[in-house]
Amino acid sequence: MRDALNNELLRSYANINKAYFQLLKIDAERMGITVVQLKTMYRISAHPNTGLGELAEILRLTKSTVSGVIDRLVHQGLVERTIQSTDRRAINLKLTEKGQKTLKQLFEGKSIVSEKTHEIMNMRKEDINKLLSLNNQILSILTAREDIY
Amino acid sequence: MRDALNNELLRSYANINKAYFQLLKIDAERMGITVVQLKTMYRISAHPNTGLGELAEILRLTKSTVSGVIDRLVHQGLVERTIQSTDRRAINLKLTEKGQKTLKQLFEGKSIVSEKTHEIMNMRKEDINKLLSLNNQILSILTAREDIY
DNA sequence: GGTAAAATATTCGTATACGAACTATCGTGG
DNA sequence: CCACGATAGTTCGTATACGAATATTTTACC
Repeated sequence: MRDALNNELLRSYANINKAYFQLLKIDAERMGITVVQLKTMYRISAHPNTGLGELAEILRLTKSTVSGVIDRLVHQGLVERTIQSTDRRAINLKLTEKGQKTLKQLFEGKSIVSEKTHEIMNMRKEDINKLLSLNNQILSILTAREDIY
Repeated sequence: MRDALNNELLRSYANINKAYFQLLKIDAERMGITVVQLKTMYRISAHPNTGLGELAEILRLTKSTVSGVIDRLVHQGLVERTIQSTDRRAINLKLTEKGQKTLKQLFEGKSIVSEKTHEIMNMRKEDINKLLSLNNQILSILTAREDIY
C-alpha cells in the first residue's frame, strides 16, 4: 500500500497533469473563464447540439458535475441550453455568439500551453509512440476488471 | 490551442490519474476516509510533527486546501494539531492513536491499488526507466520558465 | 527598543467533483 | 391503454482546490 502512495512513476503522472492544468489556466483566465469551462466550451463547439450525458462522457466527468458547469456557463451567457423537441428529458447545448467569440479569441491568441504542447510533440517520434504505448499499457493494468472487487 | 485541448498523449496522463485515484478511493472508503485524507495521513505518519506549510509542499496543495483537510481530519479524531512551543504561528501535526490504527488497518488489508502498482512496477525495467525519463522530460518542458509569461 | 517586513496558518468566496436522491419524460410489455 | 422500468438531467450534501484577504507572531533593520 505504501508503494502505491509513494511511487515515483505515478507521482510523475500527477505532476504532469498539474503542470498542464496550470498552463491551460493561464489561457483560460485571460478570457475570464476556468479550465473546465474552457474544455467544456471546446467540446461543445466540436459537438454542436450535444446532450449533457454525452458531454459528460467526453469530458470524463459525472452528469452532476457537468450540470453545474453548464449552469455557470449559461449564466455567463457563453452557452445556450435548449430542451430537445423530440425528447423533453434531454437538452441540447451550443455556444452562444459570445461563447464562440470567446473561444475564437482564445484560439487566436498567443498560447503558452500550445507552444509547450508543440514542443512535447516535437520530441522524437519513437519516444512519443513509446510513451503512448506504455501509458496505455499502464492504463490497461489500472482499469482491468477483477472479480476481487 | 486545439492541439493542447485534444492531445491523445496528454489525455492519457489524465486518464491514468483518474484510474489510479479511483483505485485509491476503494481502499480509502473501506476505512471511511477520502483519498486526500488517506494521502495526508500517510504523509503525516512519514513526517511526524510536520508543519502545515511543509505538508502542503509534500502534498503539492495550497496551504488553504491543506488547512481544510486537516480541519476535517482533526474533527474525525484522526489527526492532532498542536501549537508549536517555539513559534506560536506554526503548528505540529501528528496522527492520533485512532489515526495510526486506521492507517495500520489500511496497510494490512488486501489492496487492489497495491496489486496494480506492483503489476505496473513488474513491467520491463527498461520500460519503467524509459517512462520515468520521458515523463520527467515532459514535466521539464511544461514547467520550464519563460520570460514570455 | 521600536517599527516594518516577513512568515505561518486560517478564513472566505467561488468553482469543481462525486454519489445519492429526486423529478420529469420516454419506451416497453401485458 | 396503462403501469412500470429506464433514461435524462437536476438538486443536495459534502469534500476538495485555489487565490485573496486576514490575523497573529516572528524576524530584521535602523
